[in-house]
Amino acid sequence: MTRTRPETRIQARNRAAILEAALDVFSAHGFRGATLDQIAAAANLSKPNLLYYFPSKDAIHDALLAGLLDTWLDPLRALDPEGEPLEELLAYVRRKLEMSRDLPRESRLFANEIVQGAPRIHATLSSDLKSLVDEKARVLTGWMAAGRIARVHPHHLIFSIWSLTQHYADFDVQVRAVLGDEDPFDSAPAFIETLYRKLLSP
Amino acid sequence: MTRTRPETRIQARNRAAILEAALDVFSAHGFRGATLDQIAAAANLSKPNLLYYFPSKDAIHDALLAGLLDTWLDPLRALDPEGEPLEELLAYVRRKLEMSRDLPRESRLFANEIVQGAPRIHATLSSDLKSLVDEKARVLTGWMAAGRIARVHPHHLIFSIWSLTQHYADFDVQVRAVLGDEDPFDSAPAFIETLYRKLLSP
DNA sequence: CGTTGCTTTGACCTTTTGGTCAAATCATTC
DNA sequence: GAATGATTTGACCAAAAGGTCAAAGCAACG
Repeated sequence: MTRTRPETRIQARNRAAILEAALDVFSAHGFRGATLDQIAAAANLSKPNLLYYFPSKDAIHDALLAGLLDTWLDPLRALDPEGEPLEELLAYVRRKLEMSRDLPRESRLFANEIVQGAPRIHATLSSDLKSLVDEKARVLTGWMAAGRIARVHPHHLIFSIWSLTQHYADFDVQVRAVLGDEDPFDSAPAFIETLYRKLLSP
Repeated sequence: MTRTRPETRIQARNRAAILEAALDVFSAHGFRGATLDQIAAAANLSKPNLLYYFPSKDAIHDALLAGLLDTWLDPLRALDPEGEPLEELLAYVRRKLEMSRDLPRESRLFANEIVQGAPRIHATLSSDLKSLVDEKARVLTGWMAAGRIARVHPHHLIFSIWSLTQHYADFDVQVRAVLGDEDPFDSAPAFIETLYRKLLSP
């Protein structure tokens, strides 16, 4: 029986600082490209101190990914089968685009992980993610069968939303290099909304 | 005056083997995640032998990126201002999707680079890439002004093609985890073609 | 205000990794 | 087939990086 002591104020503050710093560093350099020294420096802690709060580099990364996956899928979970189809989908798209704008580091953390073959979350993808997407794909199929939105491949429809919205976070430098001064988030929402209105009008 | 000796057969073979091996390793693990030992092993060479052909890890990576950037942008260059607008755009989309299917490692090499802020090719993006995209955006704008395709933001239109097509290479594991047995490249082309037909019909 | 347990750190260890070098081997050409 | 230059390698090096540990510093509570 190990007694679980309550978390002290210092622990709460330092753990939060570490995760914040780690998100910065991991999202910018990938898992292998990030170093404990960088993370410790960004969190204003010494390296041994950092390792007092998390047992290893992997543990920090895992904690981040686990905590984020839920947040990341919330917008899709919120897609309401009882709602007005087109509005539900546009709301989902909007929410995803807001996340790309407001949480780009989180998006890039996932992008790094997935591009490199998702070594750490492959199992989660094939179980949790797949079943969530399958469930929502059935909702979409129902809407299509009822003639409430146009008939398209439901899974690819979802992929298209992911790719179009996350592109603005993951490929931010490229987008901005091409766009120059124009802020992508000024013009992207209208473009993407138009796209889905045209695609999905029955 | 340094005399440039012609490349021997052995040199040609080994340099090619190294670049092939490096593409494998860099695209799978990112720059920092790849090691010279891995690349050397994949190329069937000893590490010092590898460094006889390329002076450093950076040099190998640079050689890959430089060689690939051109290939990567060829489909966009091929967009013909004199062609039939919708057909030109659909051909571009098709070509990009084929590249995702046939050259996924190349796509992931770029994805790794860009997600991490494009430290090595930032300058190229803001000069060469930007001017190519701007040029083609003007072509699109012309087509829109002439009423030959629907009016949408031309840059975002191009971004959408990049993101929709490259998603199938860069996020391959995720797509396959969600799709199960279905091959994404069986169903994606039809979905994407439909999408652009609906978006762009005047 | 001293004890207890939480927190922090300097010093250190080991492994990994990019890179060097001199010597050996191999190919080619005269 | 000897000489010349291209190719290959084992041994080695220094720096970076993940991680350990014992001791010191602090906070809080009785």
